[in-house]
Amino acid sequence: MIKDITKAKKSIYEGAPLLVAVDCIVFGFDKERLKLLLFKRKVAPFMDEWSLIGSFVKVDENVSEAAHRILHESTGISGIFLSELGSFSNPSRDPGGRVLSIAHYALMRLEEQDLQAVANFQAQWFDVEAIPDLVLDHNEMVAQSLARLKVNAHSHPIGFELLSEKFTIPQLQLLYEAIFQQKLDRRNFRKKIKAMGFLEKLDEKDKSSSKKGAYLYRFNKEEYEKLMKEGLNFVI
Amino acid sequence: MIKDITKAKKSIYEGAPLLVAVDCIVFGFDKERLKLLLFKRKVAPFMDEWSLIGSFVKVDENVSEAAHRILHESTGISGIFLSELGSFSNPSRDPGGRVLSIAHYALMRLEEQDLQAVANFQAQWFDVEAIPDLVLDHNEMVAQSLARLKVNAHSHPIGFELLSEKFTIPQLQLLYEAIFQQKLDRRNFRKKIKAMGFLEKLDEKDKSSSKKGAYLYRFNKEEYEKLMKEGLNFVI
DNA sequence: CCAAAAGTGTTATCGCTACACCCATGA
DNA sequence: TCATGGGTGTAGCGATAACACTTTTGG
Repeated sequence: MIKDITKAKKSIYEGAPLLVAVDCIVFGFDKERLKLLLFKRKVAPFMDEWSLIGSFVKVDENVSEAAHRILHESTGISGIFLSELGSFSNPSRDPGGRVLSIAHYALMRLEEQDLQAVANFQAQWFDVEAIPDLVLDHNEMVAQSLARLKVNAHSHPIGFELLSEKFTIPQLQLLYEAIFQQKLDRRNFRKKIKAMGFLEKLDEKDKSSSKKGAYLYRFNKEEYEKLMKEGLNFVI
Repeated sequence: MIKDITKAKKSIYEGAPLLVAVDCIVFGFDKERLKLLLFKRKVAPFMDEWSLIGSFVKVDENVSEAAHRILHESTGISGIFLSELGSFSNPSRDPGGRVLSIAHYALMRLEEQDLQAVANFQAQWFDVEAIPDLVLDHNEMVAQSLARLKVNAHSHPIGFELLSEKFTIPQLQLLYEAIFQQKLDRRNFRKKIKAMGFLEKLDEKDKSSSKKGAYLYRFNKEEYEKLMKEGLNFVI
C-alpha cells in the first residue's frame, strides 16, 4: 500500500486512480487592500507558473489538517482561519492526471513581516484586483472564493480575522469596502458596528493615517459568541 | 489501472490508498412534513443498517455527475436539485478503509408514486423528526444538511423545489415552517410571498385539506430569474 | 348550522438610509 | 492656518410584526 502518495518518485500522480488534493485560497488584508497569496508551482506540468498553494491529502489526515499542513509547509503560515469552499473535480481539470481538489479559503491579517516571510518560499501577495493567469482551474477557485467571502462577510464577523488585534474603525470599514467592492457611509457603518456591542474601545490612538489619529479597538470574541447565542444578528 | 473502483471483487475498498465517495442527503416534502430518504446498506461493513445513498466516484466523472448517477442507480430518482454540502474526511470515519466522502444534499417534491417507487430499491422515506441511527458519520451529514437547508431557504427559493408544480399558499407555508421549525404568521407570509411577484395564481382550487379549498399557484421560474437580475431580494 | 381552513388590511414600531458640520493635529 | 482624516446626530421612509374578523362549504 502506498503510504504517502505525494512522495512517489517519477510523477506526482503515480499510483492511484483518483488523487485528492487541497488548494488554499489565502486572503490577507494589509490595512488598505485585499491581497491573495500565490506561489510559483514547483512541479510539472506548469512548473514556474503562478498557482495557489496546494498539494495532496495524506492517508492519515483529514482534508482540514491537510490544508493547514500544506499551507505551513509551503509558506510557513500556521494557525489561521480556513474554511472549505468545495470540490473541483472535472476529470480533465489537470492534464497530468486524475486529481480532485478540495478548495479551502483562508483569511489572515497581514503584518509587515508576512510580506517578507513568504518570499522565502517563492510566494507573493497579489492585489485581488490584479490576479495573474493561474494554472488549471485556480482562477475559478479564486473567483468562487471571492463570491463566498462577500456572502459570508454579511453574516459572520470574518472581517475581524483579517485585521490585527488592534484596529481602528476606519480600517475595519476599508476592509469591508474591499470585500464588498463598494463604498459605505462612515456614520452608518460606525453606528452599526458599535451597536453590535462586541468592540472594545482602547485608550490608544493610531496616527498612521491621520494627524488627529483614530481610536484603536479590539474584537471581543467571547462577548461576540455570547451575543450570538442570545440571538444577535450580525448583518453588515 | 483500476477502471471502476466500485466493482472490485473481494472488498469494496480494494486498490487505492484513498477512495472518494459521494453521499446524498435527499429531502422530500409530502405536503405536510419534511422527509429524508434512507436505504439499507447492501455492503459490508454495516450491511443492512440504515444509511444515506452513497457510492464511489468513478475516474471519468466529476462528483456532481457521480451524485446524480449514484442516486439514480440506487433509487431510480433523476433530474433533481443537488448541491454540494462538503467533505467528510476523518481518516477513521469508515472502519472498512480510507474513504473520503463528499456529501450532497438534494431536494425533491414527493408525489404519491415516489413513496412507492423507492421501496423497490429497499429505500424508505423517514420523517426528519424521527431519523434512526445511521452508519458511519451519516447522522452528522444529515444534521449539517438540515442546518444548511435552513440558512439557504432564507435567501433562495429552494422551497419551490420541494413542492409539486401546483401548490397552495398554505402548503408553501407548511413547508417553510417545517424547514425553519417555527410557526409563521399567515397574513404576513402570504403578503411577502405575493409581493415577490413570481407566483402565478391559477383558477383551480385544491380541496384536499379544507372544505373551502385553497387556490393553486405555480412558481414562475423565468419571472423569478428576471426579478433576481433586477435585484430582487428574496428573504423569507 | 357549525366546524375548519382560507382569505384579507391596518397600525405601530424598528431599522435603514441619507445627509452636514465640528474636531484635532502636524506640517 | 489650513488641509486631512476622525468623529458625531437626526429626520424621513420603508419594511416588518402584531393582530381579528369574514368567507366558504362539506358533513
